[in-house]
Amino acid sequence: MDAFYASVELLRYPELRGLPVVIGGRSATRPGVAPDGTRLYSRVGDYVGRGVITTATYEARALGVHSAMGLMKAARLAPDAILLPADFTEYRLYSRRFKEAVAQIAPRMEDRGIDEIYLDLTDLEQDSLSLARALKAAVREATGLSCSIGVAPNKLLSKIASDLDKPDGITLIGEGDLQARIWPLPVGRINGIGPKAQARLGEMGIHSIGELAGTPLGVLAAQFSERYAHWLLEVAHGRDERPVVVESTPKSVSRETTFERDLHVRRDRVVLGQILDGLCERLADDLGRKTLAGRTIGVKVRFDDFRTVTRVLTLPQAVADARAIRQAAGLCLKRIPLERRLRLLGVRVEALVLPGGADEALATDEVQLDLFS
DNA sequence: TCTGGGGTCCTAGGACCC
DNA sequence: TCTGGGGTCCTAGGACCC
Repeated sequence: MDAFYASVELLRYPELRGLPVVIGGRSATRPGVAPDGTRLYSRVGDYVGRGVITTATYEARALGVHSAMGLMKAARLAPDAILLPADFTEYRLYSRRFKEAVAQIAPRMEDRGIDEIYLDLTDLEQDSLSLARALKAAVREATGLSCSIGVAPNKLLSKIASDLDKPDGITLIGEGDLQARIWPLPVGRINGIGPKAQARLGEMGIHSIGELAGTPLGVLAAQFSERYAHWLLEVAHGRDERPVVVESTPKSVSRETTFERDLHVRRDRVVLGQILDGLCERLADDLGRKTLAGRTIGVKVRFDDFRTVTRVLTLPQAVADARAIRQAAGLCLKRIPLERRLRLLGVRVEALVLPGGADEALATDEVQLDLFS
C-alpha cells in the first residue's frame, strides 16, 4: 500500500490532499473544530515531546522527512507539515478490507504486516499485467486507496519490483531483466540487507547489486558469516526459493512503551510498577484474544543512553494470565542492574502454545521410553 | 528534549544429557 | 594430568523488517 497510514487519514480529511502530512507522535492530537466548522490541524513545528514519524505523504517526503525520523528533527525540516496521530484501529480496518479484496482474486496470500502482502499467482490463468491491474482495481474499489505491485518469478524480486514504481505503479520483472534492471540498484534495496550490512559492503567497495554478484564467495565470507555470505550471492543473482507462506502461527507477543520522560528507578518506583502492571494486563488480553499461552516471559529495558537490555525466564508451564506474567517479569527485572534512568519498558511472551492443544500436551505429558533398562 | 512499537531470524556460549 | 562427540534447551544480543 502507498503511504498507507497517511493515505487512510486522507480519506477522512480529504482537504489535506496535496499537502505535506505526517503521521506519528505519541502525544499528537486529533484535529479540533473551530466555531465556524473548519478543522484546526496541528503543525509538525509545534510538536513537543518524544516520538517518530510512522508515515509521511509523498509531499512531506519531498521535504526530506521519512518514517522512523524523530519528530523533533522533522519539525526543523518541515515545520508547516500537518501532524496527525496514528489510529491503528482504523488502519487495521483498512488492512482487512484490502486483504479481503485481494484474496477474492488471488487467495494464496502471505501476510507481511499491516500494509504489505505477497501473492502466489502461479496457478492463476490470466497474464501478470491483467492480474496486477485487476488487483489494483479491487483494492481501490474496496478502500479508495492505491497500491504498488511488483510481479516477478520470486518474492525477492517482486519486493524490489514493487518499489521501482511508487506510488500507484505496476512493475513486471522477468528472469532476463536481472542485469539491466536489478544489478544497477544499491544493495540496500534487497530485503535483508539493512544499514549495517550496507555500510560494511560499502567499505568493501560493493555498492550495487551487480557489484555484489561479481564478488567471490571467499571475499564475502571473510567479512560475514558463511551463511550470510552465501545468501548475499544468491540474492544478488536474483535467486530465491522461499515459498509464499499462507498460514503461520505467532512466535511471540509483546508490549512495550517509551515514557514521556525518563523515569528514575527509585523515585518513580510506584509509577514504574503501574506501567509494568499495565503492560502485563495488555499482554494477557492479547494472549486471551488469540487463545495463546507462553512458557518464556521476558522484559526489555532501555536506559536513558539508549542502551537496551533484555532478560528472559522460561517456566515449567505455559502461562497466559496477567498475574503469572507479572510475577515472571518481576523476576527478570531483578536480574537487570538498574543504574541509569529508564526510557522504555517492555514485556514479551514467547515459546507460545495453544492451551489445551497438542503443543501443550506434548509440553506437559511426561513420556519415558528407556530402551536399555 | 534525536531515536516508536510490533515482530522474525540468526549467532554464540553455557548447562546438561547420553 | 588431561579431558570425545553428539544432541537439546536456555539465554542475550543484534540485525532487520513493516
